[in-house]
Amino acid sequence: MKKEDNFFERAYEVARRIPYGRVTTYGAIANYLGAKKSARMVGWAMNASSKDETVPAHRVVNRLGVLTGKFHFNGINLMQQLLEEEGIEVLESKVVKFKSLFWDPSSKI
DNA sequence: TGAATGACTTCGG
DNA sequence: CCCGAAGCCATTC
Repeated sequence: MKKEDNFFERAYEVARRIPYGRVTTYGAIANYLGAKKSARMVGWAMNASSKDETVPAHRVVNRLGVLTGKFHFNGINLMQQLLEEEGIEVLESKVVKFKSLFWDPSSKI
């Protein structure tokens, strides 16, 4: 593996750019990368980034604001816990004010 | 090389 | 927003 982690690298960068207390979607990231159809790959990249603590994958959710990847975290509670730590209300594995907390990668911080 | 998998998205009902 | 099915792309075996 590792021809050129460009795809992952970008996904990581975007994830790191997510402001504190904000969240974004896989599709948004994928779109920002130039391939919104590759939203799944973003998730895949996040999976690989799971090892990298510098990548706040917990701030990345699906388009409904659901923590679909919580099961892939160290613990199912960890992802939600981290979000709540940042002041994000999470109910039933979903971001309550997701629409308000949503952050577009193309948008400037 | 081909088939299978996946932390998604979109469309139709 | 719930349900089922199809599509897309990159990685893996």
